[in-house]
Amino acid sequence: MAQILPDDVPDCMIFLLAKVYQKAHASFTKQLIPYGLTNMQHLVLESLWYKPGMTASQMGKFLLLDKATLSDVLDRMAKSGWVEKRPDEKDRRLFAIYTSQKADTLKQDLIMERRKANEELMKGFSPEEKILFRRWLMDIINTD
Amino acid sequence: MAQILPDDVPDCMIFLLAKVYQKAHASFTKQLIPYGLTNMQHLVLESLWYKPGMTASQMGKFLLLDKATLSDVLDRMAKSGWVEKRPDEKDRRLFAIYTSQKADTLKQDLIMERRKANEELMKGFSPEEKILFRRWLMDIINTD
DNA sequence: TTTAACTCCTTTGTATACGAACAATACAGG
DNA sequence: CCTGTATTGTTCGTATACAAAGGAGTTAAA
Repeated sequence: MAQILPDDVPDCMIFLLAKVYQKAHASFTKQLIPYGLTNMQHLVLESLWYKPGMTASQMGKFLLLDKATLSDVLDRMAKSGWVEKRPDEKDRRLFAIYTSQKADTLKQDLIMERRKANEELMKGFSPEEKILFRRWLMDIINTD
Repeated sequence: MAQILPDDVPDCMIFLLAKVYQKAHASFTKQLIPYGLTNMQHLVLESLWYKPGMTASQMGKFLLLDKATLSDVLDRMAKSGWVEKRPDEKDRRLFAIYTSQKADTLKQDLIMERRKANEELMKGFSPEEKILFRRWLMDIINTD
């Protein structure tokens, strides 16, 4: 995991952001191996604990993810028993998505793993720096 | 491109970093469509203008990318005429990679597009904030 | 009420990403 | 010189990502 940038780093924020995300993603992915979950699957579970019964479309808006991406992810998660897709009785286009019991049993552990991953990632930052960094990230996302 | 985070953002830096990168990546990708290049292919070209004749292995270390990823990318770029793979005479395992004339002709334009993308992404930041933000990103990448 | 427009989810196609296994090659120690 | 080990690039398998198109279902407008 020890990524070392060359001395002459490309002067490109897009590249740096890619590498920061790459590092965070890789680290959390490894943390989740014992659970048999991917980063994305963990994200889906947390979103469902926060808002149970979302449709794929709602989840896409909540997590800013393409519906095609989510379709695959949810399909795999349904097959591997992490979520359940219940058809809506009124509108037959919709599926309400719920976490499985298997997922709920691990809820506290999985939330704790995320906390740990975040602390690890930001361990060099003071509390004030963390807040400012977080706000900057949100500013970039919400600009325009 | 107008990504709007829900009011109740998940409290997860990994998620925020993913979304910031997603936005930067999507925006630059659109900028490059007229050239018929992807973000990754643009990155490869810039790395080669900086260090011509790198092998795939060296480029992987420079850009922090898996050799399997680069193998595919370079293969596509060779087929579409952006780069050229010249076999090393001394060590037959190696290929020195060079930009094509077609790429070199567009060099100034392509570098300008990156500059524009970076300015656009960071337009809400003061010069001092840009420097600090950049340093924080590099700190995260190099920590551990 | 019938059709046009819209929405939801899936499928297809392309491009990353990366671990793991592989074949070809190079090199080091004996 | 020869064999064990390391390196390079490719291939395979899996998982994102997303645009575009398609099929089924719903709603709104005439």
